[in-house]
Amino acid sequence: MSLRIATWNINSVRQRIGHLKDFTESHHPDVLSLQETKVQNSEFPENEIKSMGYETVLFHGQKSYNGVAILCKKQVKSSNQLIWCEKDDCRHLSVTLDNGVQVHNFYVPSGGSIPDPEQNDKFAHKLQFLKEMTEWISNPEIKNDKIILVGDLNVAPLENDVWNHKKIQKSVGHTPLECDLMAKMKEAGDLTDVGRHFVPADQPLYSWWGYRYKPAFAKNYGWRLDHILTTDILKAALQHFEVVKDTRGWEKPSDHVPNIVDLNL
DNA sequence: ATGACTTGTAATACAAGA
Repeated sequence: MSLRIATWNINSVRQRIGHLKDFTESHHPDVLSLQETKVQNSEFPENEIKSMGYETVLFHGQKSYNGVAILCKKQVKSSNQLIWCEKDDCRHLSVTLDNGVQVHNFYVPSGGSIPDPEQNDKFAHKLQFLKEMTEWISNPEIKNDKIILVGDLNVAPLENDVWNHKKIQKSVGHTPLECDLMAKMKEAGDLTDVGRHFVPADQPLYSWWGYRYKPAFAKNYGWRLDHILTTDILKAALQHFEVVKDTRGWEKPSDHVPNIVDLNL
């Protein structure tokens, strides 16, 4: 039984509803996790998405910022939202599928611009969030669960996850401190980095190209901020991985592009 | 020179992204 899971920071689900339709029609994910939906639940375009063939449409959003959603072609067993850093700021949503697979969708705080937790509360929040994720995935009770952790983790952990490692090391998202926390999280959960399972670490792999510097995409000045990680029990089921870079070239694109994994269960 | 943009909110800037 093949299962296609995708994750996409869509940067406003309402602005990108047409892109969402185009992407789902061309790539037909069974489960699609979205981040930065930027809409409160009462305004979420639920019916429009259901008409795209998603029977289960779950969302956890707030006004203006953040917000996550999970779209599933079929019904699911259950869903859940967890609180991180004692704030319910709509950064996590999970589903348990009928086959027992759990998809956990995260939007990790970006962390502001100054990479110093003393000077920058947003960076402190990001570090704390990553630490809490590590504690959560370390729980021995979930060690043998079939977990797919996806989302915009806002960290590009490896040298070839950014277009210029030396230059970017001092920037939030690629500091040694953040890269180390990501490595610890992977180790703690015995997680497989699906992107790097399929694309060797000596090759560049990106999922985000900034808006501010216009030629960033053309010059391939990218970062890999979006991730798919699985617990070890799912490693043998991994079949295919893909970054849908095309979407960054669409009209009025999100600055992030979708990541896709296929599993054979 | 990752700046120079984009979004949502609310009222012509501002906060936030990363």
